[in-house]
Amino acid sequence: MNEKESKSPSNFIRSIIEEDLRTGRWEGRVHTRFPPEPNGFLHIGHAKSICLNFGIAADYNGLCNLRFDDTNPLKEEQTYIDAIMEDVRWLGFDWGDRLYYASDYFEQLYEYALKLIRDGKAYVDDLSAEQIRQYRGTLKEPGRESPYRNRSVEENLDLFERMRAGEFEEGSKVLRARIDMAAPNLNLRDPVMYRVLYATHPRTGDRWCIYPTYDFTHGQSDSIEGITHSLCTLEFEDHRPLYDWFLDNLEIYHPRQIEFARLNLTRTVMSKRKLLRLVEEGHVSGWDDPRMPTLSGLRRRGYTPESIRNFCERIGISKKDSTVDIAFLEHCVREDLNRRAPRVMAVLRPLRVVLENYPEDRVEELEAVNNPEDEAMGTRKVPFSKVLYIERDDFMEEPPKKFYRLAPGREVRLRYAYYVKCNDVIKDENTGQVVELRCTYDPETRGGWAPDGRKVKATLHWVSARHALSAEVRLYDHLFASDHPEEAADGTDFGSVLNPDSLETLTDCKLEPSLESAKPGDRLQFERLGYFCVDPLDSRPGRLVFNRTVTLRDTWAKIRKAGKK
RNA sequence: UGGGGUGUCGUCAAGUGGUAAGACACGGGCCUUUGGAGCCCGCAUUCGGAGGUUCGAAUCCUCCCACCCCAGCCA
Repeated sequence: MNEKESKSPSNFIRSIIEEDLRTGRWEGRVHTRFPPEPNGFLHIGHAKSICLNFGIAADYNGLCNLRFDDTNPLKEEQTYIDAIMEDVRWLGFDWGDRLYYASDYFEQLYEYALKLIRDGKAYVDDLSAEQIRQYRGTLKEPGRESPYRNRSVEENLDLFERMRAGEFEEGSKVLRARIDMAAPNLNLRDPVMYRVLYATHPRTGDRWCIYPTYDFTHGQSDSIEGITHSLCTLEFEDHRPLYDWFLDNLEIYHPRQIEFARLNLTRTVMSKRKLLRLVEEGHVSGWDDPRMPTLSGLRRRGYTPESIRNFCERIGISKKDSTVDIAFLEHCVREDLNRRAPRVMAVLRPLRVVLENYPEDRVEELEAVNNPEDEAMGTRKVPFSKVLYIERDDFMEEPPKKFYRLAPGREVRLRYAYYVKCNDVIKDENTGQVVELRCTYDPETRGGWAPDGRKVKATLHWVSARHALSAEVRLYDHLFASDHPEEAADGTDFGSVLNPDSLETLTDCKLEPSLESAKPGDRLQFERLGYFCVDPLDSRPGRLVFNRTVTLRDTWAKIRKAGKK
């Protein structure tokens, strides 16, 4: 346990649990749950909660349930249920045989409601939604009691049973808890427990036409499952008195609700409503667009589950509203991929290079290291020949001070190959664009070392033209240009805050031939460029498509940017 | 005086009366066949503010200030 403790940073929830363990509050048990509503896809904010709940269960020898909070058939769908399970599994967590649905408890919940009615603690109200709102009062003024508040137990029982039987129209009646219309906490002003909804539920079909609200469902579901610590986000803090009230008045097992701050990330939005809008308004290709902060989007982008878990572990848990710099998430994938991703050479924006002194038909197989961080990953052979492609960005006709790549008259190293020197620049007659470089290579420098000890300032990646594979590469960047789009996007059009360059598609990229066998989902480092993965959906043999997960740290880009200021 | 929360480095975040961890970001250096990776150094005399208690306070008390959440038959 000590190792695990040092791995998971201390936080106030763990302190509470350790205190509970010390005092024997739950007979030494720790039992959590992850309770998503199946009305959308999981995002990195959910990952924080998943890692918290499953992580705590694992560290304290406890259990964590997966429970769908499916009490609103108007918004919930089976496709979301399926996607959520896939995402939780992909993240690396296992709920064993403890897959539950709040809808499994509908009958029990109904019984609970009956008890409250019998005890005079719940009543059927005929007020309309609009009237209930008016009767609720305001933040500063108390509410008024409904004229139906004092119906007899018998009448309430009869009405509630008939609500279930489908005798009343949608919206015509609700079941309410009889608490206190003058409570300063609005949640206690006779909250609605049941509403009439003639909707088909993804799991219970048309068996029910009354559905319990979140407040009347969540705590009791926790209770039924024997949850010890019910972890949720800050906005439910005001609901805790109600959570406690139902459990106390039902006189059933009473878990402890603890609230923590949800995750916000710079340059992205996290609310399901806004994510849905991005999808519906076509700003992205879907919930799994690689620019989305959804788990399916991050997966398609090439993020590893390990890096996301590590990120969630390291951002910590607190009650403070906070926004984590997305650079930290990116740091976490780089760190992981640096150790695991095989290196490979790919030229994204090809510039033709002809080695004038290299024999026409000669081909050499040069040895390249697969991962300098892991010798066990071995080496491979890369073909080299007279005509090559290098990156357009690696050549400048008039290089500025700190640019030390290729330029006229300059010598650089081609990785794992030879030193080459640029003699001539060939341009398009009409456009003036550089179309080809005429270079010479030094046969003495095979492998990249000069026997005379002569040094070279840059090493470039390259691909042999004759052997090159063509591919499409999608360069992804932050979806939003602003650090805090959540605020900017409120009420306005996304247009003003979206990053117009969040996706750049390159269709004529050149790859070394070893990539022939790349499989969907494979993650690689394109040397000097970044980490890329084979798109799981669009890539096919002979028509490869890669997604850029994240760039490498780019010192040159930083120098360039600083120079422009 | 509606109620409930939160305020420690640019951003996260430890710290629970004994004299401010760590990470990211940023800046500088070393090293380098990825301007990658790695390594080293720097980066809060101060904890929203003001008082007070104490030998000693980010931690306790008082007052103040700022920000977030709540008036769905959403969760």
